[in-house]
Amino acid sequence: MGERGVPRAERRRRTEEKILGAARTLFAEVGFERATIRAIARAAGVDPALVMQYFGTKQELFQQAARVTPVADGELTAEEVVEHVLASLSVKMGEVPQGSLAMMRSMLTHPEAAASARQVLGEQIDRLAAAIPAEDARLRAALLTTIMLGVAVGHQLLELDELRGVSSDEIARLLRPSLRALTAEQVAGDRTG
Amino acid sequence: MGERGVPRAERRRRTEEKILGAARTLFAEVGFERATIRAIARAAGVDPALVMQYFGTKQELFQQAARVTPVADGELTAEEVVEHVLASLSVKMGEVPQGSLAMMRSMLTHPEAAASARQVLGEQIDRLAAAIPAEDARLRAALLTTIMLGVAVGHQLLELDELRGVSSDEIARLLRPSLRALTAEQVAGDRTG
DNA sequence: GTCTATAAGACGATAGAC
DNA sequence: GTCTATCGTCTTATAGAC
Repeated sequence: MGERGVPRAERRRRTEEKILGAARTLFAEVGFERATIRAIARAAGVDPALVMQYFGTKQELFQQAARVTPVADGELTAEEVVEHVLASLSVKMGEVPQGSLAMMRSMLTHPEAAASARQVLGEQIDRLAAAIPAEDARLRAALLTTIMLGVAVGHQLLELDELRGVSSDEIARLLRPSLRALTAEQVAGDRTG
Repeated sequence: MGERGVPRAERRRRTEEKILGAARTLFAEVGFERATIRAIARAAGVDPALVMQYFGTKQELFQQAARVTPVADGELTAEEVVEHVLASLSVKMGEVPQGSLAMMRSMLTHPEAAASARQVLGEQIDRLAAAIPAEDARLRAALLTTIMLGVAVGHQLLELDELRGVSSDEIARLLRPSLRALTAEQVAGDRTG
């Protein structure tokens, strides 16, 4: 076709990227087990054997496709934590990185994806805990993280009717007080009983 | 063995229950695709062909194993909703029905499980929305539901370190203000900007 | 009624032609 | 470098022996 003059290394890179894109899409849509090498190759418009040639094994292809880019950030105050978590929701709601979706889709059934999810979530918990002024900061950070995970699962993967077409801003607005309740310092003597 | 005198219908029922128990356990542990008929039969101590003889297809076995028993309840006030949701968490944290776990484990990768999950979650959203005095009650109910889903996933399925060994009471205590924030009537003029 | 044997097909992965 | 052909292994499901 019109690909003359393109260096081989560049062509190879483009083909790899095309395969990775198809892999991300399919892993995100149906998960690790149901996304077959054959279907990924078909979606990418290449030969199935080429996929194996490039990536070795299906697991390695998954690792590269579902690689999640961690958002490094410095130290935050408790209030900034809430806004930061909500912003990450906005990212998740709008243009979700398909690699993250691929990992989330497979995390309950594919052991490697589960391990990867535990690591990513654990890192987020660490960052949040560092900014929460409470003795049980890690537990609170874990609940914050699972809350956002649940909302993302319900919206992006299960596609619940009630969350379809709702703007991330509105969800953020409704969720903000709930998140603040978890990051705010507890008043002594709050217990009833 | 010592089973003489037991009517055939009764023996059949016991074998079915043994198979269903093994199916629930395996579906909950590894999900629909990775839980094979062979492994389920092995765990139940029966022949794989017997499982097919009794249940017809793997999908039908899954449907019976992952059937979730809906907790019917009457009308509640907004405050009762919070306690009710938290109580369902206690149920989920302590002795979780394995059928529910089986459905949750497979809901992201098995289409039938996803449909079942949408229905169960939708029914809970309906019940909660009826008790929330707000215009956007359904959206708030959906967020409440996904929050609990996320906590259950993080604790029961991903087994996050930070949630291991934490009593459901403590989680409920930390989560209560967050849930109240979603069910409480919003003060007019709360918007900033 | 229960199990043996096998059908029928999909999969990941590999070897070798071009 | 890319594709054809196929291997070996797994699966669900079925047919028939006992």
